[in-house]
Amino acid sequence: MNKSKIYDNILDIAETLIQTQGYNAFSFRDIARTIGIKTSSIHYYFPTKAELGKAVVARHIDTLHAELVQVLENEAISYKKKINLFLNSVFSKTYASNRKMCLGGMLASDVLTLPETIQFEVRVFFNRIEKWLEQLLSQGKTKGYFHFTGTAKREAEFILALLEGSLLLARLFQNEDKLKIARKKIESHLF
Amino acid sequence: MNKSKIYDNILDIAETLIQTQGYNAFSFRDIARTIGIKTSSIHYYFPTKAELGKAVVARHIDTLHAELVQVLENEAISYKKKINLFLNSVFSKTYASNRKMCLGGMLASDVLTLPETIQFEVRVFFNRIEKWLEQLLSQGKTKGYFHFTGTAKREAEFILALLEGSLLLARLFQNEDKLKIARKKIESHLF
DNA sequence: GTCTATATATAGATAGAC
DNA sequence: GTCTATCTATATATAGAC
Repeated sequence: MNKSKIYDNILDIAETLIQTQGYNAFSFRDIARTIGIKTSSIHYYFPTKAELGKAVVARHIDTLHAELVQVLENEAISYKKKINLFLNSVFSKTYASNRKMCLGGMLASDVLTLPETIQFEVRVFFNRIEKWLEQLLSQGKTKGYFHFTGTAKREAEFILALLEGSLLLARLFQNEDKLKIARKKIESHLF
Repeated sequence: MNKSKIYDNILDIAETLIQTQGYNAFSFRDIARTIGIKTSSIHYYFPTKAELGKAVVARHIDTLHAELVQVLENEAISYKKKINLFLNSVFSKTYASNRKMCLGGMLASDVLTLPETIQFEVRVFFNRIEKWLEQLLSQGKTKGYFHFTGTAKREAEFILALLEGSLLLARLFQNEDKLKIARKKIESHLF
């Protein structure tokens, strides 16, 4: 059911804060100030920071995954286009807006300081994406659209790692060219 | 001159804490407790956290850079070996010990919350490494040892991004295989 | 150079009035 | 459901005794 507008609002702001500043740098205060409520009101919706964090990642996974599954299943979309849609989701969409890092990548760097429940979700995040990508690569290779060497799993791992690193450095230098370079490298690997 | 044993000790511990937990998750208290002194004693050596952080990165850059320059200039080392030594410095050495992330990579993810002086140092860190790598790749290509397409600069950017992403994910999943995959990818690009 | 004591700000969290 | 008030812990930082 509808979990109220404020509930979603809190999640939205928390998500943005994690993507820009990281888990340890954001506070209930930041969120409260932005919405115009008190921190105790946030505790009404999310008893602890750990639960808020977990909810942010869980929602993010669901949204992204639903999006990706639709792309994979749509036979009207070419394989080249599918890869491009994927890169857009994880890439330009996050970075282009306000120097956001990938949510999973940000939390991966905070991993040793995260509550275990959130650590778990972060791994789910990457497992899901990797699995999806592996499937796409595998299918595309069988059908003759992709031409990489090695397993689809390895290729998926490679692409994900390159993606995360490129986002990190593009953001640091505020240089979108670094994203383009990664994109081209990935494409030159597959086509 | 010798800046005293405690001075270095503080830097060592701060460096490790940043590489494992990030800039915002470490405190003077953590360091004080580890060494067995009071936080006010740390302020004697480093008036502010920003100055401590800056000193950590500056020292790290100097050490790593000196190491890399020696490798580049030593004509007794093959180009293949030079690349391997580089990957060892930035890679296995950091990760293998206690799930450390690359210092620069960790601070890159914290970048929007860092004091400007540290932001600046982080960019110096990557500029230095990239420049060094670009030189190595360029020389090696001219001499016929490397066979990549495109500019040495682009190739250096690619390698660095892949490196950072691989470290991040290898650490998250405590899976060193992810480092090996990146290594092989890089080698297959160059040889 | 290291300590105690303290200042000030902020964190996450809870109780209970409205 | 949102507030005020409060708790406890922790953060960075400074003053000044020893």
